[in-house]
Amino acid sequence: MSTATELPLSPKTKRPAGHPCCQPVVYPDVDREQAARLAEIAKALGDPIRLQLIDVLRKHAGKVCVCELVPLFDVSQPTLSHHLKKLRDAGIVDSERQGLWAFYYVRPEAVGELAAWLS
Amino acid sequence: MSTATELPLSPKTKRPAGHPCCQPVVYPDVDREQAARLAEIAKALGDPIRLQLIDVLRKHAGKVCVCELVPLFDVSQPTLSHHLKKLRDAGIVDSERQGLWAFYYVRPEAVGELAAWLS
DNA sequence: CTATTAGATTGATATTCTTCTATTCATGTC
DNA sequence: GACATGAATAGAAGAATATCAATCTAATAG
Repeated sequence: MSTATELPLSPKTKRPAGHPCCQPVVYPDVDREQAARLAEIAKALGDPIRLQLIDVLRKHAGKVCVCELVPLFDVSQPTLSHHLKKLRDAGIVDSERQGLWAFYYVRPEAVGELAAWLS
Repeated sequence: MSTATELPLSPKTKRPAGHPCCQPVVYPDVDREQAARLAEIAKALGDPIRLQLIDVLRKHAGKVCVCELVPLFDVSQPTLSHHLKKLRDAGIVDSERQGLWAFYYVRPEAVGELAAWLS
């Protein structure tokens, strides 16, 4: 941030009175922690496949078997599994095992956090 | 997708009647294009700095000078410029030049797109 | 014209992400 | 027990990201 010449940097450019740069400063309303959490959720939704996954899971109120999700997308089973893990890590979905099958469902609170901030 | 043995894959595992995997298939409600657009917006919001930037810009209804934004974050000016560009590329903000200064403002439609889908 | 300033761009680096194949794990079936 | 199956994990390759220092551009001040 500091140059080699180390000026006192007082005068700077003269700004016209009433210039927005001279008006009271703006501050973020969400703190770093909240921002980090909200960004984590948004990031998890920031992939077309994951977004469609959430779309499917939300429309289908109950729990959906992974074996139904895999054929909906043009990616391999491990790749889809990876995406589901990302969503799980972000707290957006949770899963449940029943024998051989795994069922995923949306945790509405997480989606709600982001929705609340957006509105 | 296809193994070397190329089975007819008819029998598979016997699923109990009424098992979710045998129920009518679920489909995504948003098409690929919509999903790509929504994911693009979510991705742009998926960084703490960018999310806080949007927070500031939204709270401050008018246009905010970059010179006010830079000191709010612990990153260099080029880095912040990069984040602003990402938001601009995603259509979430737009900017306007006034002499030496650049002013950024939120495009509510873009944020609204995602908010609408989330609710 | 020269110096300064606000902001954008370039180029480099380290990290993270997406995707695949191959494998493992757990649970079924025979 | 031997084999099959659904899902998760490991490992690797390539693309994309975040960040910074340095530079460039356009506008203003003197």
